[in-house]
Amino acid sequence: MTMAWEPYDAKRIEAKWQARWQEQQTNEPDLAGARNPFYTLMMFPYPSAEGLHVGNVYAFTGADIQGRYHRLLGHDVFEPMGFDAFGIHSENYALRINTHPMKLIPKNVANFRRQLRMMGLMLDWSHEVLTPDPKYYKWTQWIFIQLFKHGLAYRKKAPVNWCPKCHTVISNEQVIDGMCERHPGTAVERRHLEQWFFKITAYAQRLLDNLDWIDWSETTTTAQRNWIGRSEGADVDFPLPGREDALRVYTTRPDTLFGATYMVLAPEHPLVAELTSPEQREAVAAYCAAARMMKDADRVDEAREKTGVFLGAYATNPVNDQPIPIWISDYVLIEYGTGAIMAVPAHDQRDYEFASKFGLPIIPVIGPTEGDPPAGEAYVGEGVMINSGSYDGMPSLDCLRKITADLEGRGVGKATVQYRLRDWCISRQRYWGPPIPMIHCAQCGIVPVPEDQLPVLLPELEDFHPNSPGGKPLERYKPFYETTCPQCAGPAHRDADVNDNFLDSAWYFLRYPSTDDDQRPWDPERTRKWLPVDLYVGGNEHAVLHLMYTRFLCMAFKDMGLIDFEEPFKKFRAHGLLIKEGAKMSKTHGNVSNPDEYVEEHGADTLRMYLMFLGPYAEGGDFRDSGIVGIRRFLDRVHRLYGGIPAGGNGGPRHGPLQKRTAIKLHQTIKKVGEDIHAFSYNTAIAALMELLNEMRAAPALDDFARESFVILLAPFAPHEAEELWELLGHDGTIFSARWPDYDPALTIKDEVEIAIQVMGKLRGTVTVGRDTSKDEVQAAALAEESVARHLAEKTIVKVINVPNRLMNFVIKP
RNA sequence: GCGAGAGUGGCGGAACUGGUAGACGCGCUGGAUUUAGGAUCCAGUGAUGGAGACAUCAUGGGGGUUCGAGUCCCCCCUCUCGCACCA
Repeated sequence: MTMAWEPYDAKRIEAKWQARWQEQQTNEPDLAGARNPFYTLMMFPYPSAEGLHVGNVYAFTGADIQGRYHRLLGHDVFEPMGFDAFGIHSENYALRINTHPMKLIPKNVANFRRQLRMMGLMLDWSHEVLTPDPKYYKWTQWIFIQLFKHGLAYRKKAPVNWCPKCHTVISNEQVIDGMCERHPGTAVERRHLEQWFFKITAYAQRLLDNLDWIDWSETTTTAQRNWIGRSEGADVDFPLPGREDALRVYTTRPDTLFGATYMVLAPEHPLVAELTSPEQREAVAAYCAAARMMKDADRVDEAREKTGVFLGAYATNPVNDQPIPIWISDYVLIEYGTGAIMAVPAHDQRDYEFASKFGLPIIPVIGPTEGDPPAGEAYVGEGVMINSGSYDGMPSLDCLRKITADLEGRGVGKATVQYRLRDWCISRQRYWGPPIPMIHCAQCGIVPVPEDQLPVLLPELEDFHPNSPGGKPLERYKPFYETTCPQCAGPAHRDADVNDNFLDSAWYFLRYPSTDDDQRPWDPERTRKWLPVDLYVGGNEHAVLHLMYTRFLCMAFKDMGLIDFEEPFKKFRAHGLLIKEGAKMSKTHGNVSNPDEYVEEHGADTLRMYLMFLGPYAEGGDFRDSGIVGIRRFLDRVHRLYGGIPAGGNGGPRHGPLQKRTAIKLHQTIKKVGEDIHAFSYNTAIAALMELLNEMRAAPALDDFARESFVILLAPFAPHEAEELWELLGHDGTIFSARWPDYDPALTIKDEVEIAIQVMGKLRGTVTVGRDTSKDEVQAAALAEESVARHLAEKTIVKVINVPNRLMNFVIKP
């Protein structure tokens, strides 16, 4: 031994190893020369003024364990970190404390770096990414231009979600129950603005299809499937008497076509004005105006009673030539399908409510196969066709296809697929983000900024308040706003919007390996070597936002020939949420804990292990202070064991060959910890380490393999202490150059097994026999047990169930 | 309403393809050691009855399948998360 043992002092040990890792660049793989690359990614944080909280530490530690484990398996692990410091979070905070965000960032980032180092994460700080750095957002803007050039960025005037507190447009995903995600209690308004959109809908089917093969948490892929919301149905044309054109609707239930008793258009539907009869004009105009002004929150409230107005016009049902009245109502959405529906009140609950209120006919066209249709509501199930002309008597499921085919044959309908997914609104009428790199010219229209002029620098404005007089922040600042057209050199102005913060974070993982390259967003060779990301770990709150946008961009890049893969993350695992005091740990609940105090008291290794011990990583855990001492005691005991300090009365294990039972426990644990890490089952892996420690402490002797293996198994969880003990065992250099121990399968099974003996399914005793003892011998041993024999006395044994090496059950009768 | 997940001791949580429910840890109880300790070590700890060995009851509730159910099936209740008039 080269080093004297001292009592466990987390502070000393952790400072020592953090300094050594930094000095020796232990965590910086050779990106160009690595032979066995493994890219571990964790969702980079927004560097808030409050600093890292325990929830972040939970997320990062779970990812770090994977990185460290893979390193011990022999991979070159790249585990980078960065900061997502653009966006409304930062801007609103800056406004609140009246300080420019640019001034806040260095301090906040420095604090985050300090805390991340403190937690002993295996981060490679030589490849940090900072989204508001012009060296980074230059390429964010470049990406915007590439999408524009490939027809994937376009402008449209659209009803958008406007948060009066954020003073900007927010995405559908950021609207929660009609309220702003960031301002609970603030209703989102509907405004109509010219906005930039990315055509994510063009990739809807591919985004859906790939979910079948990517190795992601099922909770996440399910959320994405629901969000994409593919539905199969038919477009059907309803002729409009006296007009050339027809009213097109989308329906998933062509089998109910004979039951369509009225039509409903969205108030925004373009045909509304043309179809309205003179008598109804006033009422219709009033209804449309009201709908237009209405907040989404109200419009979307399902509990609200249905409203609507008759247009005074009729369409013709293409299957039976019946005239059916056309109404408008805000329960029909202009954004989905064709913005018009055929209403079948007998078989759709919404239509049923509407028809009941306005006295419209309700005609059942499908009868349930058995029983009666429910009274007072729509029957939405399948059944047998009725009131449907020649289709009567057929199963409704068959008619779904048949009626569509018949309509198709007559040229009045066709099978179609709809998606719920909407295009991604990119524009933000704010300050703190990358300016959208577009120029508006009266002569040439919209012209992208030439790529050699990137980045379009965000000017350092004193007044960046979103709603000061004179327009948007960037519009008010004329030296920025006023420019010349790159094509005609005439006067022009810059786009005064900045991009959505989700664009900044949609490609950061591509940048990490190439942060030293100023010529390209990513170095093709490095990218080929390191991407796609091997493992991404993050919260499911990003299941449909960040993770969908990232996948979309990746597909677009692949199609542009910029990269050669279309899914960014081979494996994604969602972690659970930390609960504290009965609520999820978050700033809104005011129950966040700062890791600093726990590290100060117990050390980072203890906090890391404690967080991982709380429960299954995918399900989160209940964070409370009371249990942390258990882990602290565990690490103390580990440390004492390696110092040769007696554990209780036995004087401590000496150096020597293992007893069989200790060897078995050791090999079982090597097997289990590896398997558990693979399954992200950290809590049970730690429990197994505790069991092994208890066994080793009680053992009379331990050999080198046992001592070294235990430290290596501990290393992913408590890296500082593992390094310290590794050194104490006489090794030079980092333990992370060591290899995960192999277990001997023969030593994972015991020679003797305890067999449960049941009588009629109730446990009456146990017998210990050699492994693979025959049924007869087990039975003999069981019958010899007094506690078993007593229950069998004077009974007839009907049957004996034998589960080898586990259990024997006697079935008896009196 | 739809989708996903979950209900197990005082607490956090274990339990492989159905096979000894409660691993591991916290807390608690008793003991050892100590000047003392909230340090360390040992033992015990699901509930009820019993001095006791033992018995009975126990995995949200109710049925069922099975030699055997926390695990499978049906019905119901509760909680968490996500989506929310998507035709």
